[in-house]
Amino acid sequence: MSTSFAEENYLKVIYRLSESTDVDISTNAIAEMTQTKAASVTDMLRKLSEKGWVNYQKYQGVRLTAAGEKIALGIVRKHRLWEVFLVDKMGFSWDEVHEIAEQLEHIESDALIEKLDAFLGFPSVDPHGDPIPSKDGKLPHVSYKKLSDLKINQSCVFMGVAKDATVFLQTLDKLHLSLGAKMDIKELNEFDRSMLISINDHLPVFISFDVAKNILVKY
Amino acid sequence: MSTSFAEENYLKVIYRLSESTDVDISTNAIAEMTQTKAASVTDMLRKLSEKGWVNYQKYQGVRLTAAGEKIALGIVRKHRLWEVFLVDKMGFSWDEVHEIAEQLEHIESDALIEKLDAFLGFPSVDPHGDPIPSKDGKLPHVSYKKLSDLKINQSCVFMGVAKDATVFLQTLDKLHLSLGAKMDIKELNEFDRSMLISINDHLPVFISFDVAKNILVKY
DNA sequence: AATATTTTTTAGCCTAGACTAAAAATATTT
DNA sequence: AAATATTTTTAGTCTAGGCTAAAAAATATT
Repeated sequence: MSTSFAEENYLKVIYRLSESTDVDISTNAIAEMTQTKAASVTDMLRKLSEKGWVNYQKYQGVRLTAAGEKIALGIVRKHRLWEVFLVDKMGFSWDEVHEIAEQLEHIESDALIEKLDAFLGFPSVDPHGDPIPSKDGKLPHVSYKKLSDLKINQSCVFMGVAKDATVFLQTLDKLHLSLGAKMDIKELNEFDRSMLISINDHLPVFISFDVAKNILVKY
Repeated sequence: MSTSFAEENYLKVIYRLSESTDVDISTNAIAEMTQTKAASVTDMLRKLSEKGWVNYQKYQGVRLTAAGEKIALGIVRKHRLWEVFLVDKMGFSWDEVHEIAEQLEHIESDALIEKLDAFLGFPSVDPHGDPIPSKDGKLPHVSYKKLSDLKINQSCVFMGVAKDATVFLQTLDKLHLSLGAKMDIKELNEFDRSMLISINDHLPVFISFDVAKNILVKY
């Protein structure tokens, strides 16, 4: 069964929302992500449910079926591979690629995406540190910590971001913070939960809680 | 003013049809190319006309305005650049790329297409020998001859194809005929207008009129 | 010149995917 | 537990872009 542009977007959004929670996804949450109205979402959920891609009970929220998740993972795979292409080959910076990848992710050609994967050297993560699903829909389960959860004097490595809004990514650029950077927590202000961090052993810089909670690290 | 997927396709098709004739393009010709019905085409022509992209008089056929041609050239530019990408970088053969490029040509990002152009080394023709419009909509006017118009003992160079149907391109592959090949006309059969041609000084091969009239050459 | 054929347009209908406004269900306060 | 607020669904509309069938115009044939 083939999927329309709109259906693919809904499945992808439901997948993205499900990543960060175990509870069913609400109509409103989807409406906000897709920039539509709740009534439109309800219509689409009924349709996706009829096609067997989501489990949907009126008023109870929605979650992907195995079939739906497979489709969603395919879209996410394409999105992330195209992002690698845009950054590594086209020379875009990581804050410029999301919108373009939103379009490219709907290009329909299995042959193309496999060739692209090879051309890029079979990358395992996209430019924001998000893992790239394999061809058969397996996703290496990475579980990074939020920078904001660490304690003073801890050391860690910058592995990804929890949000890819342009302004957020540009903030990180200003701090010269890029994937793989070493970070040492020098100071922690209890009042506003801001931090002083030394990046790659340079002079410490100030990082607000709002920024820190969207920075994913391992240690 | 922004253009929908469908509008872009119509403008591109009208452009392609206009390339090979000076007369206005008929509703039926467009319907055949877009795989739709004449009634649907009429609707769309009225819409394109209102937007100022075509000159359209009921029953009299249609032609692009300067504004419409500019949009069409933009789509053609993207289509042909993506075809170069698919062949040169992804390793597709020239008969596999048309359908994928039909999708990629609608990706909307000026920055991307300029970066892609540079990445490909600013190619002037696509894998079928068709010229690539420049960023500002200039198209190097190439005027090649059809192989079928040549005389016996003439020599020429294979520069492009007048049709990019998969089966046709695969036929050329079987003859080991690729862009830039030298061709010598050894025999001409008046009855069915077929030819015997030596390609790059190899043993002569048989070429039917149907094939020869779609092969573009210079001499 | 009249008739027949082909092409194009009109009129009316359909589906996908959005919307608004009102109704119904669920959740939260008091 | 009742009242209020919030969320979600229903009902009815709208637009883009298709479709069919019938009408009208253009073209071809006798």
